[in-house]
Amino acid sequence: MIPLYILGLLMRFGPQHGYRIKKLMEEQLEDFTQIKLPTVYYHLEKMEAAGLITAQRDKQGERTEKTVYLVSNGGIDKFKELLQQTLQIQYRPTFDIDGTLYFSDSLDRGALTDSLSRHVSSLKKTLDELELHRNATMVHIPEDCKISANIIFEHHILHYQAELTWAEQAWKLLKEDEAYGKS
Amino acid sequence: MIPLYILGLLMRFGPQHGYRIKKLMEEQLEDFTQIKLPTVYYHLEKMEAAGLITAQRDKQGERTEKTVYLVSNGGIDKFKELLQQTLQIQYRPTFDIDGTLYFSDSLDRGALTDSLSRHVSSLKKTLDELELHRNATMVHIPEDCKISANIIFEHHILHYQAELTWAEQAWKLLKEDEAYGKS
DNA sequence: ATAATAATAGTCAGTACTGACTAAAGTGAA
DNA sequence: TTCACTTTAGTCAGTACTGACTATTATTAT
Repeated sequence: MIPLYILGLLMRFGPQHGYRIKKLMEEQLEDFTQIKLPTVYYHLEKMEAAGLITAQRDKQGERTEKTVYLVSNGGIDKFKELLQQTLQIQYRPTFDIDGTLYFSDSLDRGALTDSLSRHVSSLKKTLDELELHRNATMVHIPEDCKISANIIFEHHILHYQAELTWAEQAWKLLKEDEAYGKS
Repeated sequence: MIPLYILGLLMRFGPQHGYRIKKLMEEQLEDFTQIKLPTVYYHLEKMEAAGLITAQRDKQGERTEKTVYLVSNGGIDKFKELLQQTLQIQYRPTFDIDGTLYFSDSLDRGALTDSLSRHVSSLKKTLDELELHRNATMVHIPEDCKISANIIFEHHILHYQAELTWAEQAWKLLKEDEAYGKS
C-alpha cells in the first residue's frame, strides 16, 4: 500500500521531500497507516529505481541540499494500477489479544479480567478522541475528499465499537465462568 | 506473538517438529494468525539460540532424521513473561481499503461501488463460513480451552459484522452522492 | 507392483521494515 | 546573542518475514 500512498500524495500535493511525505501521511492518513519514516525513504529509493518517481536535488543558497521527489508518467500509470489492485483486497483481521486468550488457562483469571476492563476503558477513550480527531482533521482535508474521509472515520469508529462490545461481553463471560468455577 | 504461540503449543501438545507446530497453528489458531511455515522455522532457530527451546534429532530406523523441539525451563519463564506482556497490547487497526477510498477521486465511481458490493457479498460468505468453521474447530479444542476459543470466535464475528455494516453504509453514501452529483 | 499424487519436513536467498543514530536549520526565551 | 529545544531531513545496520525451491515418506488409483 505504501507506494500507492506516496504516489497519491505526491500527485495531490505536488513534489515533496521524504520527510514531508511522512508528515502528510500523518496529517491526512494518520488513522489508517502507521508507517515509519525510514520505511518511506526505503520505498522512495525503490520507486525511483523503478522509474515511478524522479529525484531532484533541491539546493537553495548555501544550505545543504535535500531531495525532492516528483511523480513520473510511469508513476501515474502505476498509481492507477495499484488503485485497481487494492480494490481486490480481502478483510482478514488478526488480533494479538486472541493469542493471550487462547493460552489464558496459564494465566491468573483476575489478571485477564483486569486487562479486559483496562481494554474497555482504553477503547472508550479512543472513541472519544477519534471524534475529536475527526473534527480536527477535516480542516486539512481537501473539499472533494471529505466524503471519503468521513467514510474512513466511520470505518474506524465502527470497528472500535465492535471491539468495545466484544471486550465487554468477554469480560462478562469470564466473570460468570469464574463465579461458576468457584461454586 | 509467534514465540508465544510456539511456546504455548509446545507446552500444550508436547514436543513437535516445526511442520507439526505449523499444522497445530492452523488447526487451533487458524482464524487469528496467518503465519507461514518458513517463519515458524525462523523463530524456532532464534528461540533455540536464546535457550527457550531445545532441539532433538529424531531418528527412527533408516529414515533421514528430523528435528523435534521441546520447551526448556527458560522457555516456561519466557512464556509467562510474553503472556503478561501481550496483555498490554492496544487495539489499533489499519484497513488497506481506506487507502483506496482516500484516493477514490482518481477512480471511476462505479468501480468503487461495485467493489464495495463485492466486499459485502464476500463478507456475508465469510460470516457463514466462520459459523461452520467454529463448529468444525471446536472438536479439536481441548475442553478447558473452549470458553476462550468461543470468545475468540465471537471476536472475529463481531468485527466481520462491523465491516459488513460499514461496507453497506459506505455503498449507500457513495450511491447517494453519485445521484446528487449528477443532478 | 508401480506410477502419480499428496503430505511431511525442511532450506535459502531476497524483500520489507524499523530502532537508533547523525546532523543541519529554525525558534524562543533569558 | 547564545543556549536549549524542536523540527526537518536523512542514513544504516539489523531484524522479521516469506516465495520459491528441494527432498523424502505416505497414500491411492490402476
